[in-house]
Amino acid sequence: MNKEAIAENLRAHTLKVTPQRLKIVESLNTYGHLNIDMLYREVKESHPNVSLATVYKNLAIMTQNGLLEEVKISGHKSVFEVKKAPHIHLHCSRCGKIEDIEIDLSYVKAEAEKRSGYIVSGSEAVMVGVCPECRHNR
Amino acid sequence: MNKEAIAENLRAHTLKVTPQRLKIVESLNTYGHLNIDMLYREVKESHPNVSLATVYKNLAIMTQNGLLEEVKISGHKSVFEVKKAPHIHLHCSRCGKIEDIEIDLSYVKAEAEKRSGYIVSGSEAVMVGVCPECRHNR
DNA sequence: TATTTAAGGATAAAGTTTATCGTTTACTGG
DNA sequence: CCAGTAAACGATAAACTTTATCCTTAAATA
Ligand SMILES: [Mn+2]
Ligand SMILES: [Mn+2]
Ligand SMILES: [Zn+2]
Ligand SMILES: [Zn+2]
Repeated sequence: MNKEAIAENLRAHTLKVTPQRLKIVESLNTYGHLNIDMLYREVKESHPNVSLATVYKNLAIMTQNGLLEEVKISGHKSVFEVKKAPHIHLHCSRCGKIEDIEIDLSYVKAEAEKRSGYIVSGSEAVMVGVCPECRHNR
Repeated sequence: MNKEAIAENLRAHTLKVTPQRLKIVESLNTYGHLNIDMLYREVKESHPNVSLATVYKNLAIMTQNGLLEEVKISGHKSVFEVKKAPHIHLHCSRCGKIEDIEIDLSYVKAEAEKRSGYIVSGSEAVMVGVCPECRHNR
């Protein structure tokens, strides 16, 4: 995804297009899921005197506006990602890697609604385990 | 669940039985899911000069030892609960309530393993929505 | 009941997040 | 383009959260 497409996405969410924001979204496009410290380091590479507060403020507003999503991972700092089609997460407990996988949870949702009386509007799921690479390297 | 059963549970996890720990587990038995502030307030009621550090230390050690579990809820502080059979969570976005529901995720797990090559050892899932009470009261 | 050691309380230190405020920059409309 | 406006930025203080330290207290053991 190129800069102009990212800028489009920012404008679509009524956010001004700034170099810092472009870099945040670019980094997320490249790496998938990053926490605040990783993002701060990323942005600093191209904008050495960016303020940490800027990264905080941008993650907050971009998450509120639905451009980004926060993913809470047990035992780690939250990571952020660009919002995309619903999916669940795989978390490798060895190397810490986080992967997306599209598995349909509508059965779980339907079952939860039926048995609880809730009306469910969203869901988050994380499966924890060991990735193939970590398994092979001992 | 009575005090002696809780004490048993603590001993089973090689933890000394202290009044502060009893109160923490009692409160969790009563209310289900509580965050650190709620637990601090709870323990203070019966032990007015408990230190916040004691609550932190106990939640950490009891979670490490597998007596408690931490549940990360989007947009809120983590809540803790007494470890029990695997289950998923329902979170009401109106009143904040958190409920347990036992829904089998083995299909999701199997599918994730098959398609990713991971070996999955655990999972966490939260369904967000509106509970029946909140729905009825407008 | 004495001994040992984990746990508690008080509080300092460290770490994280948010608020403030003056300056800069992106956008708008002429 | 350019000027005006509001949003965003950087710097930094303040607030808030969590962990570490250290001395005292109390639970377990025999
Ligand atoms: Mn993802
Ligand atoms: Mn639960
Ligand atoms: Zn791995
Ligand atoms: Zn509700």
